[in-house]
Amino acid sequence: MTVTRFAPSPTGYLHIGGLRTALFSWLTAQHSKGEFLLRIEDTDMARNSEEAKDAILKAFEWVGMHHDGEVVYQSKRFELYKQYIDQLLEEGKAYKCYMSKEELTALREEQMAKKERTRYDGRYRDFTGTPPEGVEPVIRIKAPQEGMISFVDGVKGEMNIAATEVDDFVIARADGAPTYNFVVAIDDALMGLTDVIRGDDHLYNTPKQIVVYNALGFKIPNFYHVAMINNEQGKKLSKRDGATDVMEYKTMGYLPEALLNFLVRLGWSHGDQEIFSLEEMIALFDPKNINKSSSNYNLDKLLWLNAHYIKNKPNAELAEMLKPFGVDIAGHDKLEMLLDATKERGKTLVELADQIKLIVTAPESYDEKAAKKAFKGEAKEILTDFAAMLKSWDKPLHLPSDYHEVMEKIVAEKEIGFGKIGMPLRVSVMGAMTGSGMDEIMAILGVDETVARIEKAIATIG
RNA sequence: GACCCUUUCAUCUAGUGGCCAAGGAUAUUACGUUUUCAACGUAAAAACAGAGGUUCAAAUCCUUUAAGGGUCGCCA
Repeated sequence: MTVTRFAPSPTGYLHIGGLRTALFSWLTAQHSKGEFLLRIEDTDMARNSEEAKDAILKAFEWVGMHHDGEVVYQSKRFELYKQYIDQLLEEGKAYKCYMSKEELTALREEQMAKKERTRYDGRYRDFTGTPPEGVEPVIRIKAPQEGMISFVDGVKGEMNIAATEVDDFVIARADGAPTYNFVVAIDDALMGLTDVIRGDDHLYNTPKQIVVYNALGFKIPNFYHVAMINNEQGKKLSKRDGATDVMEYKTMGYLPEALLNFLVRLGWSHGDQEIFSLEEMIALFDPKNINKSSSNYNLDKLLWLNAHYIKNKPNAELAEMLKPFGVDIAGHDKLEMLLDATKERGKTLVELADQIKLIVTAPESYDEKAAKKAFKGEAKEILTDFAAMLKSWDKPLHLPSDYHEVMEKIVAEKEIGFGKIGMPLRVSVMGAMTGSGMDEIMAILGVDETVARIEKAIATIG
């Protein structure tokens, strides 16, 4: 069975790049009806926070990516890691290193000066003498000293790293706490991971983790290293490039399905297809098709996708989703009409909410430019006649088409173009020159409200 | 500095030696539709990083240059 995971460290919110990596992992698991596990990497007690962990979980909930099983916390597994450290020590596969931090720094500076890659020199690897006073040792693992550490990366291809590039790295700090590369390898193995999909900033951790796998006799999983997402200029994505926190997309009025559709196409594709439902993603996704190159983040396409998903969202659901944006129309008797008239001109829920407010609330003032243009000439007279016509209309006025008949009548009677009535009417009712079709708007408001707004406007024309 | 990865329109991408004088999508521009704004429709413009090879044939294979990114912690 395929088992994948997402393993964030709880030091901040869930990043948009992290969500894509998680999505790829989640899709891989769903595709083969496997499991997607969640592990919190909180071995660095100083930097963890409970809030960060909750924020990450909340973001997953919002996008609807559910993990299988219990969340695994590394901080609760220290005993387990300790056992493996002792085992390696006993087997002579790891050793205590008494090098002080000062000595280490000095060594690095020396190597830098010689323009070498900095690495631990293995001075305590075969140490049998008496340890120096006052130094709490760290535990280092014995990495191979010659040959290649090779693995096949599902994205990058075959990787061969010279053993000399990997030093005897620390697996337990002086205070006994295990380090990242050590615990990751153990947890991935123990949790039964078959496919590890992660950011390619971890590419160089892989040979280190393979050293651990080998020392402990664990089976090595498949690795997929996904290239980073950069900003539009190709630089590392930072806060100034816009929203990086996943939850910000919620407050900006994006639909989770739009965000996921956007992210899945960053570094992955299926021919010319752009729109993917969750089901299609699951059916079609294969991590082997992940692109090697990094991609640049650009909001335009997300906006387009969001508009698409808003347009196709059932109105009842949309009404619920609009509540946090200050629009409560769930009980509105013309709900369907109202949303049908507005949902095509809102790229985000924020914009859609604005459109709805424009209709639902009577204008307090009229856009100056629009009023100047629309309320001139015979506009007052036309509006007066139109209001009268609405009041005395002898057929019921319910549908947009009913109101359209009234429009047609006044246009015919007065021998004017639609613009002569359309523009002043629009400004009277909406306060501005833009928005949905007048027929629909009047049908939503009803005769009384429409007439009231027209009469109020007439009064201001003077 | 060392090691590793990457490079097709402004952006996401298709492309696995001949179907490519490079396709799709977004964004842009024009036109159409319309009582306005959108939406929609049609069209235009827009790319194989550079240089050398290999081959009958190269975006695709090789070499090299350049640019960008990553890693070099008792962080994760």
